[in-house]
Amino acid sequence: MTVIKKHHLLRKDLIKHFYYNKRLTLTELSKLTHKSLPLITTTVNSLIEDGYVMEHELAPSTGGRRALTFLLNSQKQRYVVAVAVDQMVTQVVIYDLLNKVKMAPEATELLLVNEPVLVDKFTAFLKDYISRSEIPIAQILGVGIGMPGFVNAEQGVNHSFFKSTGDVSLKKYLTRELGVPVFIDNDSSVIALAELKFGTGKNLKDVLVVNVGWGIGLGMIVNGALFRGHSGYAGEFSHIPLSQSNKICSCGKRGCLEVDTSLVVMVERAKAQMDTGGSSSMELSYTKNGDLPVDQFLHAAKSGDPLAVSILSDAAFLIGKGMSTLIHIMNPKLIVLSGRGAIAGKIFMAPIQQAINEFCIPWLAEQTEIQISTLAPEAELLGAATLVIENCNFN
Amino acid sequence: MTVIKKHHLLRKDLIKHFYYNKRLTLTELSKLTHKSLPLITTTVNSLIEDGYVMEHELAPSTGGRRALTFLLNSQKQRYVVAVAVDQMVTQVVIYDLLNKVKMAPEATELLLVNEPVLVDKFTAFLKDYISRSEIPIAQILGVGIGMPGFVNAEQGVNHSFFKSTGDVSLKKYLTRELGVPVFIDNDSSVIALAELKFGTGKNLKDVLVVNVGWGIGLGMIVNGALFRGHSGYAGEFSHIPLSQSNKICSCGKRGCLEVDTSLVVMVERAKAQMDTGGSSSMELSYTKNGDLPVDQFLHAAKSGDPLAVSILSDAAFLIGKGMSTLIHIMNPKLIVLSGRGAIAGKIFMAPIQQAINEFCIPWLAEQTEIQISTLAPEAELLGAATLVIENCNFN
DNA sequence: AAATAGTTTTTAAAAAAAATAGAAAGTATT
DNA sequence: AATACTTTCTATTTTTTTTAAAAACTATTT
Repeated sequence: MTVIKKHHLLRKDLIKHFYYNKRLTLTELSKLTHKSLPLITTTVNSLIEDGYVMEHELAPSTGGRRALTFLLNSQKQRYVVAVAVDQMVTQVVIYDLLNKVKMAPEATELLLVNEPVLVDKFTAFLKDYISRSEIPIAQILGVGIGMPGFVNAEQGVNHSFFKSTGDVSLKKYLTRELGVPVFIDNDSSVIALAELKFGTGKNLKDVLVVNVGWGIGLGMIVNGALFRGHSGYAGEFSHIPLSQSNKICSCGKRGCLEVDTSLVVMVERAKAQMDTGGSSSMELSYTKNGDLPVDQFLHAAKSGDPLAVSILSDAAFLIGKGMSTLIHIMNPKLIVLSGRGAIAGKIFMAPIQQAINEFCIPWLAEQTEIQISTLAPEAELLGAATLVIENCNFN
Repeated sequence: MTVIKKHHLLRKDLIKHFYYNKRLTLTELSKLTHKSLPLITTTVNSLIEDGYVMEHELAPSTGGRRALTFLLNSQKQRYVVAVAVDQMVTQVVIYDLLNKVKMAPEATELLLVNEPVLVDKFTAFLKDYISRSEIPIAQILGVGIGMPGFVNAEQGVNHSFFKSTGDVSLKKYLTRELGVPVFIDNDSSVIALAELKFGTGKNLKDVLVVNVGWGIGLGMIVNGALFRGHSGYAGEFSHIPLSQSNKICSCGKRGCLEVDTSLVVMVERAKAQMDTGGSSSMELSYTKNGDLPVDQFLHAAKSGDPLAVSILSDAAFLIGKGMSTLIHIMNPKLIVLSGRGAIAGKIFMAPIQQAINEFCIPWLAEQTEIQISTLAPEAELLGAATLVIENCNFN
């Protein structure tokens, strides 16, 4: 039987604040949690007793008595397993509570197709990784997983992939198999969480995170928290009717943003143009390997390869058109461009800005900032870890 | 100097709950406010002492001891002035706390153009109406105003109209002139508030309200509260790039929803088609008066006039396309079609549904209900009154 | 360089609110 | 009619917040 400690909720809250802010004073914690100082004091003391928190040093002077700072105690060995799934590759890493890498990240090729073996392969990969880490199960707070598809985080199901778990939800199935609490969410939501807690969106209330990857995703932060809509599927950005193109999308409709802006499409186009004689710095590697990895395409664009830049600019313009819609409807403080595509960085900015100039009411456009993620390659793993911190019970 | 009573915030909260729910028991209030029963008991008693609340009767049995119900005391004469401004006409009414009409509604023609006299005329109209009501100023809790334009409710300014109030905000200016607290907000937001508190959206968390009027507006309810975006201008639905039409919108862009779906455009089209020989039940009145009032057009559509129905259906289809975008991004529980246009009722439904079938991922479309407002003609006035209740200080 | 005024944190005491337990009032069943 | 069961209402205890006071530190002035 699990014993629930006194002030259990507040304890969780305090640990979270330490996780996001590193070092904090009692006064800061009181303000962050909207709880009184005496209560904070006793609760922090109980956390110190349990080894979760330790006294650190005096805060720099602000004119009066210097406050004591506290931080999470790395001696208390607690870890989170973070998993980032995409259409082709699944990555995993183990962090400690200070977000230091405890076990080096590993990846496996795992094509997201709906066959029963997918779940088995996925589970086996995680089981093996965790067991090789040699971390005692009791020290693992949970496994956080970001994955594409229609994910309902609360119910713990993915309506698009990993469906073959019998009559239990994916979350329950994995929790049982791995022996640790598992939390799943949509990849874009998880990335948005990372941007909110550690990235450009830190401490902001209304932030939208556009995830450029195999598809185009959207993670929404509304009133300072992840927004999922009434049944959990908000942010289905990639299938809004926008493009004039006549190509049919995988969803069966025409005009979807995804058809013209996902990385898959961009790479396809780059290959097609090289096939028909377009010259590019990517040519050599392409003809040699017969394939063109996404990262190579993105780096080519970043270093100014005209072919890659042109393809990426076209996509970026459409993304900008989509962002215009978002700006009109949501009036966000900030839109962050994140996900794998963000590696190409600034190349995106000019065409996006151009589209916004064309499609946005200037008055509204002024109210929203657009930025490229600084977290980008790591964002999904970081967000997956955050998912655990947000939901696990510290013991 | 104003004396602030003990439990001032809780008292306000309780009065609001009574306003929205008519009769309530102590237990219900405790649950609604997340406050303890003893605290609720003493606070309700203080409200009874002040004459705001009265004991009513025993609630119907639920198996145990029957609870006492309480409700607002109509003896305590407190009133709200509700104002609904649109592009051409401004309406005003005075309600009591039970939303009974205290002074019959009146309207005046007031074209929204930006000239200094507009504010003067508007102020004079309200002053005159209020003074003729012969209600003592102290009994008026406030004036709530819903108006088109880029309204920042917090700052109390409208960036589109009523700008000539010198260096004070419109809200402050009117408060000073009328001698009672004034609260302003965007018309669509105010309608959404009405739908949330009294209409189809009652007790729901994620509701979008599409306001079909001179333009197309959007009021958003997110997490059970009005959502305004980070700087107050969320829901600028009518200027998202959607339509293929090449007509230039008043905002200077092409493809705006508003260009093809506002009531102005619909009426214009009806007139044009009659001019070129289209037959319609509206013909007689049109040729006689040389003009076609909106309401007549809407009623013609409602009663099946083919010309009106056809024009309205075309607009409704585009509105449905816009709603598809909203469904993808927001995943709302409910979309309410409200505003003046809602008078035409069911005529909208079929084309909207058709557009949703065409542009929405079926899986997502299933999660959102679409309904026609039942409050429609009164929604804006009711919402304007609600604005006062939400923000005023009961004294 | 010591004294003092001004900050801010921390601890202690008082006040307020919530949680708990018990009494009262009603319903349904035997 | 009596008993068992619900639910509301009231009183008591516990928890939490508010307020006040003390402690720790900085900066300025004499």
